[in-house]
Amino acid sequence: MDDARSRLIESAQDLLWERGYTGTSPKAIQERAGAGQGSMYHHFTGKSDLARAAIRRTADELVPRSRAHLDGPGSPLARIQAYLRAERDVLRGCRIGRLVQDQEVVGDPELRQPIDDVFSSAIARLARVLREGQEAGEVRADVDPEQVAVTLMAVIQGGYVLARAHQDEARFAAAVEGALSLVAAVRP
Amino acid sequence: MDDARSRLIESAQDLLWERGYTGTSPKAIQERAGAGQGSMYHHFTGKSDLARAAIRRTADELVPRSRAHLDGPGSPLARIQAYLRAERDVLRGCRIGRLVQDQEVVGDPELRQPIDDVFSSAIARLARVLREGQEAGEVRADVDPEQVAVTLMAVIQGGYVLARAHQDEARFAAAVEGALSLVAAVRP
DNA sequence: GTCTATAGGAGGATAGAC
DNA sequence: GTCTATCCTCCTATAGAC
Repeated sequence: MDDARSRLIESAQDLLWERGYTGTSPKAIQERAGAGQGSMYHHFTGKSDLARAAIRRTADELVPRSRAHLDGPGSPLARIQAYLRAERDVLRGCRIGRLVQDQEVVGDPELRQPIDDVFSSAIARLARVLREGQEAGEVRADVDPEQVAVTLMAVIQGGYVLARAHQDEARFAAAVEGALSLVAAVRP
Repeated sequence: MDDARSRLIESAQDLLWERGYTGTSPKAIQERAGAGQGSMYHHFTGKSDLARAAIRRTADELVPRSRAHLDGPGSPLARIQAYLRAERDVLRGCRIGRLVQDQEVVGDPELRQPIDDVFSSAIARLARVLREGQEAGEVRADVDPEQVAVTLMAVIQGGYVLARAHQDEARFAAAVEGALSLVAAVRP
């Protein structure tokens, strides 16, 4: 689709990623979309309504991505490695994680829910694969898979933060590699 | 000190924590500080100048906090546990980590530097304590302390993100406990 | 040092014509 | 569906009086 409504949503997705909710103005969205005021307020009741659509769309795009790595082929540990090492636009930050800083986003259940869903579904899948890995003897056996799944998701999100602070993707890579080294079963 | 200049900095610290750089207006800072326009523009050249002072002050307050736990008494592993489990205003987020989402902050070296320093100094101390822990047999020996130090810092920052997304401090705790379980040496 | 006045621009939205 | 006009508030800063 490349009608005005879709272009507005896409532009909102980009700008929310770049500047967050507070930093994104209706005007900027319209300009990037090549649409006018009237067009935007015809399709959406206002900024938050458009943001809802944009965040839902971004969430819908991200879930399959983690699914592709974690439910893909390969040994459990290999799938976890693939997910953590997947190519990311590290210095631009996480398009969904960055939004939880905005008061307006966290305060509006309709804006927050899709974000939480992305994390929760990835964590659930990570936990399952970790458990498989334990059964296969690839993953350290004496840890709680549910807990470690949250840890790994946090490493990714925190990796973004540290990389941006340091302005260096290597910080993200270090966080991830450190986590992977900890998850692997101890060599006998 | 409780002169206008200091009150302005304190108010800016609070608002930057709550709303980020973009979401914080000079006017709001002035109101919270009980100071007028003239006062603020007398002491600071503008918003970014005041933000620089506020961020530096916040950074100066946070560094000793990690130092207290990591350079404190106790076994290496106990110190790492103490740092990761330290009381935090989890749902309000990290007062320093939240700022790296702002384009204006990351783009201004004077704003970004103090933030990076907080992380880098904590990571360096974590690495040192991890190494001590390895020598003491408390910490898993087959991992790179420098890398794992970054991982642990990422867990903290990511823990904030996940907790805010889920609106539940337990997410932070799970991330931290998972990390601690991974760091500990495998029981023989 | 602090106050008030002033100012151009952006933010967010509504109204009615086409 | 989209355009233009209009509105009021907030943003950030400057100027000059006190």
